[in-house]
Amino acid sequence: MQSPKKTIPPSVVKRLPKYLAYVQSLSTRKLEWVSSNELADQLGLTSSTVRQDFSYFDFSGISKRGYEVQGLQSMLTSILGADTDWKVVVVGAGNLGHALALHEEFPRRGFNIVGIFDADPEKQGKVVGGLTVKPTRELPTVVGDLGVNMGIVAVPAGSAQSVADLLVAAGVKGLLNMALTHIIVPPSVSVIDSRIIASLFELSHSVLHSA
Amino acid sequence: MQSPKKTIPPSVVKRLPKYLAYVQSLSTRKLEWVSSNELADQLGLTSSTVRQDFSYFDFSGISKRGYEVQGLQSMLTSILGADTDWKVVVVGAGNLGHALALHEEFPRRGFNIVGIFDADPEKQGKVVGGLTVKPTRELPTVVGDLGVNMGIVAVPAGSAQSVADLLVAAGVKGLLNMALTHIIVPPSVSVIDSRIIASLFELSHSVLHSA
DNA sequence: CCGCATCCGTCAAAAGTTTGACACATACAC
DNA sequence: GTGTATGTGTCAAACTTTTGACGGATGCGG
Repeated sequence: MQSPKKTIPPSVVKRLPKYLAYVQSLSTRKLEWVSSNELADQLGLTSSTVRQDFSYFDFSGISKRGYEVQGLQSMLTSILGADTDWKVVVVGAGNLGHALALHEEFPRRGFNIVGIFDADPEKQGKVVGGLTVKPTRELPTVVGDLGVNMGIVAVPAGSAQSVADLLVAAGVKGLLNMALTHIIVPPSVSVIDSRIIASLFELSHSVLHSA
Repeated sequence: MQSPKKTIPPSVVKRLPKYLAYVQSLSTRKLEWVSSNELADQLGLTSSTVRQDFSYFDFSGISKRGYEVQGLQSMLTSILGADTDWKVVVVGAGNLGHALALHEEFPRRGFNIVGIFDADPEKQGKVVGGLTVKPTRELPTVVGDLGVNMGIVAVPAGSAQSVADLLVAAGVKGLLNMALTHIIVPPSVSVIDSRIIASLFELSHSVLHSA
């Protein structure tokens, strides 16, 4: 076991949610042990990668058995912050924002949508799964009052940066950017990009240039 | 200029959609030239990365001017297959599938949603943006008749693999996987994962372990 | 209790990705 | 023209990520 408190490299962090999801499914099926080999097969990795990944955190497997499912699950949960109750707002009540606000999986995983906003007066006042779409102007108040940690930017590219600025000014610490634009934030704030269109382009490239 | 016909590395392909989006915005603003420096600033990269990336395809800039916007745009468009008219089906008519089927940006970018399916009889028959939700059983026929190229898997993790199998058997060449499970396909088929939940976990990790 | 097969932890090599440096080219001012 | 500022293309070094190999632990069958 090497130094356990090293920071986990990005490439590894990206895989942790996959591990967590699979381990949770094992847990539901009441399985107690899992090997690096099984994980590798199921997640499309090599067992070497799995073991290497796990070496970054303070959790050991046992020869001839593998990793204890419960322990692994809580390790991953705590590293990812999946045991935290996050308060999230969605900005943009178009199709996508709408769907996100309704998505049952979010609250189930600890991401509670506590507000949805849109600049378009047409959309304001509409009720989406228990929440009323509010004007973007009210965002700072809501974020401040409820102690919101994260914002999901689901607006067209043109308004993404200004929405991001607004969220940051209001005190949000993480942004999920669904717009096809790069957004700039101070170093104390994290941004992750999640763009379906970009993935589709990647896919179309891959379909064109493959076997 | 090095060998232009080399295959483009994955890390580069992931950036191409960003370049394309930015270049399109320049194009709309009638700008004719763009430098690697501007691209780097706007997209959060280094100019070196930009130039290196562009060296993979057969397109040169000009000293003191930069890259010609129109030419760059068509280069990127053709590499990504953004000039192709793709036929796409969505499987899963939950919140997410629903939103995807309605999303105007897809057809605008060449990804035409030509069908939406769900196994749940409750959802079948409902009309979503001009399309009727059909039973998953009818998928093969539709894919065959319309010549569908891609499928978006927007079902719960438990059914993702079987849906993937169905799509592959029907002849689809690319899958966009929104489920938090790894799906296995023959090598002739491409899969790209796009999981909002995974991105949220990445974000929560990053919020917890940063400045 | 011994041998054997399995599976972990670690390390170092290999492969892939990003960055910095610099030669060379072009536009523009004078 | 000539000099200067700005920008490209390329290469090699630095860094990151993945892979393969191997020693050592553990459980199991006889």
